[in-house]
Amino acid sequence: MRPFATFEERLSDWTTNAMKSVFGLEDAEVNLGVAPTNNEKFGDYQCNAAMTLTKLLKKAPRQIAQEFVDAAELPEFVEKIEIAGPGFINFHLSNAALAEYIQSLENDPSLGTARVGEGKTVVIDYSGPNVAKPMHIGHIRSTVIGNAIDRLYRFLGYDVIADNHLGDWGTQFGLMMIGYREFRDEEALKTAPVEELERVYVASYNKSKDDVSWRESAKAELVKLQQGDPENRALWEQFIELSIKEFDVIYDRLGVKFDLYRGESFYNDRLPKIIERLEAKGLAKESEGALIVDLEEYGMPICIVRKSDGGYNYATTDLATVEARVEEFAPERVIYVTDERQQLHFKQFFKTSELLGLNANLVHVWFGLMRLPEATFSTREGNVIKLAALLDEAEARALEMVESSSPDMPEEQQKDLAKAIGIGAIKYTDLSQNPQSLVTFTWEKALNMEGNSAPYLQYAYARISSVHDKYRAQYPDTDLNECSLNIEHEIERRLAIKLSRFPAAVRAAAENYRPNIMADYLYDLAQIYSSFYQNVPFLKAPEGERESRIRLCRSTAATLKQGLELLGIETRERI
RNA sequence: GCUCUGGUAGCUCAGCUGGAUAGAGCAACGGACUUCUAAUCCGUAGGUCACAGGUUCGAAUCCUGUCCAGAGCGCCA
Repeated sequence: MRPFATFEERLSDWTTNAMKSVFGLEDAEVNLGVAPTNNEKFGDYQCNAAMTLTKLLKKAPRQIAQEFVDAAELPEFVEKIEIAGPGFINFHLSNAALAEYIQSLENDPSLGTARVGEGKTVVIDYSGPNVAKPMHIGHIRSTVIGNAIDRLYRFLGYDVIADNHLGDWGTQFGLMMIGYREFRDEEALKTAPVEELERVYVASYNKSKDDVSWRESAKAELVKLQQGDPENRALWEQFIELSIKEFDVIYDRLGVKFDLYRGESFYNDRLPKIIERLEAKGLAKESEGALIVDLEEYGMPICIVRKSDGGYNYATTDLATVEARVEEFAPERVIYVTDERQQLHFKQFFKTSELLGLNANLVHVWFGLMRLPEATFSTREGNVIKLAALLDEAEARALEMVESSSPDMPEEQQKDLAKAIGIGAIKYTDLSQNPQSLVTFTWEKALNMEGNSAPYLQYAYARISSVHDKYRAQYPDTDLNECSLNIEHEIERRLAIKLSRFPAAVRAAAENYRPNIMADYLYDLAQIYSSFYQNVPFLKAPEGERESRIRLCRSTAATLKQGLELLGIETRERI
């Protein structure tokens, strides 16, 4: 159970109520709560209400602050209150309250985080690679960011349904079918099936460019597939099976698990009905032979829901998917994680969904496209880097480091460690920056293992584990839970304050769909810990102080481990 | 042309729902391994937060315009 509300929550409640009663503000729509200070010398939390209330109360900010301080009775966890600058009200928490809070977290698996999602379902749609194409480095962001959001929401108590909306339907399958029959290499199909399928597709596509009859037969095969021709259907199913099998290898390496693999094709049967609903609502109309939804009055271009050849497209499938998800899961929200190019599409389809009355809270989380330093990469340019190759390289580089720094470690353990470090480094690179910024891929950056990187965090964790184990070996009979946790040294205080802010980091990361908030938090925490580690003794400290510090270390380890887990990054006790 | 993003230290990036002196990492320079794991720590140096206006007690953060870069804009997904 969560033992306490966080200090920020308690203090905000307190200042809000106290402000209201001191100044008789009942329904004032101003923020009267507190925020963390950005500099320790200003205390731990600050309230800026005195400045914002100047107009309303027609008094000088410092006067407001002074009146407030004079009238209010401090909560017991606040040691000191000060007025500073133009009218900031700064709060210093008492060390005793801080110590008590940290101790209470030791029995709380959620580390003080409120389970705000309890009883709510959220569908997260991410990764979504295309069948018959190998995953390349462009797929890593949706997968890794989507998975972190998935983990964050689960941690908040939401019932998460992670759905991998595979691109398993579309015009490319006509070319695939005939290409497969003509160009396939059985040997290659056995060793690297999806790569071979892609090669087949590219060959078929190239041939279609100046071969009319090839194009015609591709179209005919597609129609056969769509009409349920058993032979084409079986082939198509085989493509999907092979692809999923290979994707799963990657997902397994990345520690990503989906609850559902429902490709676009899953919703095929619903498409005609969606069109009917659109027509019944008077939303769809004919234009140049196609059926469209006119979104001009919402400032958007038209949205095609049925092509002039009678086929359906992306928007239609997405509407049907929402309809199905609402019926089956009644989600509180549906989160889509894709790259930036699809922003307009999602805006259009969200609006159409709303007009249609599908009654779903839809969120598009988009991230910047990954580029190479020279150019955008693309299959046609032939400059793609396969995801599997990236992961291999990461593990290989990590293994080199492990071998040189821990030559005595058994080989199996070295490999296991290299996997955790290599994959962690890759993930962290993506998760530690704002998803919406442009990303230029460089090996150096992707595999960074120093400074602000996953290995830095993993290293901090391993050092704590090591200290803790040494403590246990030296003092096997001491029950740490019987020893008091005291906060005395300044660095201990900084660490404790940081630990107490874990729940805020989780909430902010989840609510803003920004795992980098969590990554930032963990990096800060690890930095404070590293400084702590380097500057004060633990095992050599006098009794009492020693036990207290070990307990603080233990809490730090628990927080680091949990936080990294929320990012999908593994920890090891030894590095 | 229209729409959406971004522009912060030499490089890569945080910070952006307005708060006090703009932060990290890398690179550079100087220090710390007989001591709990140096993948670390301590320090020095590095900035017109693209530019110009505006809003306000207060702007890197909000608004407008300009410049630069990326993406999207009817039958791909």
